Amino acid sequence: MPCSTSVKVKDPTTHLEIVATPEKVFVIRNRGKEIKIGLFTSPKTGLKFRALLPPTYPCQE
DNA sequence: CTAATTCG
DNA sequence: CGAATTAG
Repeated sequence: MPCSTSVKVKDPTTHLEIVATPEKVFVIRNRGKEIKIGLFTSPKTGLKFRALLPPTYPCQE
């Protein structure tokens, strides 16, 4: 449980908009650009997918 | 293309 | 090992 902030993302599998917490959050900084990626799981298929989180996702602690 | 990470 | 994810 790295974060407990709910994020509203769209499931590419169901095309449904869900509000959930990312199971894992990685910050990818490439060439000085940092983007946050959240790993979610589709509640229907159980398929895991990644989505872009806001640059300042409330998950410092 | 490159970065980080996880799942299949 | 490859896919996927975003940005420039």
